Amino acid sequence: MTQGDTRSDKQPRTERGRRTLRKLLDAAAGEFGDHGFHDASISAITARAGVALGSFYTYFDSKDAIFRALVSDMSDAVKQAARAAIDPAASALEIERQALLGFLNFAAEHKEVYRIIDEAEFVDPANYRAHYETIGKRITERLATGGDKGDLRPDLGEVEAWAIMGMNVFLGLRYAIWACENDGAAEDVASRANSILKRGIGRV
Amino acid sequence: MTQGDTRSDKQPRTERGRRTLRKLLDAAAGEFGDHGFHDASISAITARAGVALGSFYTYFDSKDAIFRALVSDMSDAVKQAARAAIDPAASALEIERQALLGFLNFAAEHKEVYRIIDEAEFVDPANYRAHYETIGKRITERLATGGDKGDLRPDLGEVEAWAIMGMNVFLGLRYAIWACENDGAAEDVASRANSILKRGIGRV
Amino acid sequence: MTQGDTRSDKQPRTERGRRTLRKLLDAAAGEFGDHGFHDASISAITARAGVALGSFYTYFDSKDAIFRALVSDMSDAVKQAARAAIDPAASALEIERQALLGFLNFAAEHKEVYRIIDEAEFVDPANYRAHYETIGKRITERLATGGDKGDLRPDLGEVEAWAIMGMNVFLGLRYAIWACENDGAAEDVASRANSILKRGIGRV
Amino acid sequence: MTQGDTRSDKQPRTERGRRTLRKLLDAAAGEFGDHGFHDASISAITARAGVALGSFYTYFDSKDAIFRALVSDMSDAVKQAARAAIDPAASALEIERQALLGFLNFAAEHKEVYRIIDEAEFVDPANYRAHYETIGKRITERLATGGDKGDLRPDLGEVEAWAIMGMNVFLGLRYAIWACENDGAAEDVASRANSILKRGIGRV
DNA sequence: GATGAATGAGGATTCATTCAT
DNA sequence: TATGAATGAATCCTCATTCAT
Repeated sequence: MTQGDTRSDKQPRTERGRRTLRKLLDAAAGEFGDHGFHDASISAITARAGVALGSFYTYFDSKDAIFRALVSDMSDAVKQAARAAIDPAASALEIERQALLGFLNFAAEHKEVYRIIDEAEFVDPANYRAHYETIGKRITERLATGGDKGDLRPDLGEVEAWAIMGMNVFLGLRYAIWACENDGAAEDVASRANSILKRGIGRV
Repeated sequence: MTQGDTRSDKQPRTERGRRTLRKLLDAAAGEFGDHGFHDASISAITARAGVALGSFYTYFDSKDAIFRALVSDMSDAVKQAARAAIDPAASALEIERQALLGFLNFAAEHKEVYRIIDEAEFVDPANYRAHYETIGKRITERLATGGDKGDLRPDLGEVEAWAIMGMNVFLGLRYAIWACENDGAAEDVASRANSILKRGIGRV
Repeated sequence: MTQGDTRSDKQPRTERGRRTLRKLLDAAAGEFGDHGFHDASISAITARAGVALGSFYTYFDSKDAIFRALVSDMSDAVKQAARAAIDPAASALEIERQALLGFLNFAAEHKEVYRIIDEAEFVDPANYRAHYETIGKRITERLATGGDKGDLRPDLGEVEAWAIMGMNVFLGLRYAIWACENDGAAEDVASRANSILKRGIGRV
Repeated sequence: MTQGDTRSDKQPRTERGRRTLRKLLDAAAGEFGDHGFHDASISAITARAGVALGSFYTYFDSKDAIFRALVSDMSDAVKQAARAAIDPAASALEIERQALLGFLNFAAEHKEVYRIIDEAEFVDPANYRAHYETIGKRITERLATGGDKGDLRPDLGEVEAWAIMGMNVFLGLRYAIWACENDGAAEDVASRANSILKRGIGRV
């Protein structure tokens, strides 16, 4: 997790301070992920981080503030994971498949990220909305690029982007977060989803 | 909202009791919808319902209990809305279009339902999961039926069902809950989504 | 102490509630009087009142709120004590003597009142100012009445009223609150102060 | 404000140290004057002084300590202001008028001094009491001197001194600290108060 | 059934003070 | 001396739940 853009005015000025801040962010990710925002307590976070209770307020103004910082961080991390999974030279459909596969793998690895971003709908709605609108825009752009390249239909827009995003998020919920033994591999899930994009679901 | 099947163990025995119960459920839907589970208080619910604080516990064992009852109610309501929107005699693809359109219209009318079910992920995870698994199964069945009828590809399963469900939910979020002025009509959104199902997004 | 005009929206509706409210006010007067506003704690107040911590918030919104209520109460009590000590039929100078004597006796009996009102300068400045301005006006009126009756000079106004009020307050501080063994009786103090008003301090 | 006699045990040894100490005292006067003792924080004081938080404890043992140092300073300053306003060769009554006028002018110029000394009643009661007892003694002496000179009645003592002090303090509160547009000039206030001392308030 | 007062565990937050650099 | 991070006791306040009437 790298620190996001949303900075409080409480930047550490020493190396020691930077380490403490990082310990707090990591501990908070664990607590929020394990117990959710409301059942996580500052004292549990500081205990997990191994620092004194009061030290929390050296770096964050409130419980909300660290949650928001975390959502920003994780929102960035999700986007980077998707981007890192993509080969820009690939075809538009292949890019979508790679993006979904990257997301599935990332979600399986970082289940707490999924949970924290989801809970932002209630704790930090603005950031939650921004998260999905940003991703929605990015997919919209990819669709437009694919249309320009001739890979995709030329009339694709925001509606299609949100449809794809919803597909991806729910497949992540079902096959990464709630994964069970006899589920198919992430590759299979990504391929089947990609097949919808390629051919639809109508009879061949 | 009508009272669903998940009943607390505190059934009202008089007509007066039934009215109080109804007032509490409606008030709770409003409070949970407006403020979320944690920021809604029992006293706010009873105040909105116009009954005394203590009366709450005549009908529900706890704050969680009324939330769960509400989630059950609303889960049923969502499913009924989709079912009511469907013409069983239509083609499989048309049925999916109708289901999405029904959902979009329902969500726009009952935004608090969307919010409450979403928050169940954190407050009542079992119910949340059951809600989507039930819907997922129903869609899976529709896809199988469509395959049998020859309307759809014969190899569609749970993955495709969850992909469709995710599409629907996110289009509901974007175009019903977060609807803005210059968004297209629900019909347009449903048609574009249906077009993905019909043809995919590849070049014609 | 009777309850003042500054009412929160948390009026008790039962007799039991009225008793609890009274216990809290009395306990708060004791704690604020003994330890001052900042060193008094809600838990000490409720412990002294013999009620649970949470019960405090059934009747008051905050620590500030009960302090303000108390200041109002005590401000009223001080004014009533002065009024009760006065014989309206007496001469203007005699009335001033009686008012001071009444105040000295009241302050000696209720040292916590003196302290609480004084601390209001920092905790509830508006009420503090209102307290003294009200008393100042009342003295101004008495001086005007005395002037009309021919007992006093006709040119007395607010300045003289505040001068008299200051005299009284400081004599109360020195001879009621800080009283020590070999101080004269309250009657002597009141008489000597009255003598200033009657003749000034110039050589006879 | 100059540093008074009450020194903490932490004397600066360098010129730089002396400057830092001065900055802290000035900042503390501002913070305590603006927010009161309890709402002023060490970190606000050091921020205002432009020094690091930890530097505070190089010069003062505690928050109380700097407050006490300030009260001592200011108590001295008040007394010096009164003394400086007095012409010792004047008549006793004239001296009292000058003392009051000096105090009114000083209070108007240094409202924070008034507030800090007043709050000492709760934070540093010993110093508060000492402050007024010292002034009370000084006035008592002036009255005795006036009696000896034949300017004043020969039977004036502590009671009269405290009465005069109370007058002065309350006239300062009303016409210096709470001064408003249409109040008379300090000279008028001082003259009217002096007139009470000269003739009392009885009919001419 | 209805009422509303009483309860107290729980948690966020503050801030004076200490300490390592 | 100066710095600023670290500490943790202290306290206000919330609110789900219980209970007497």
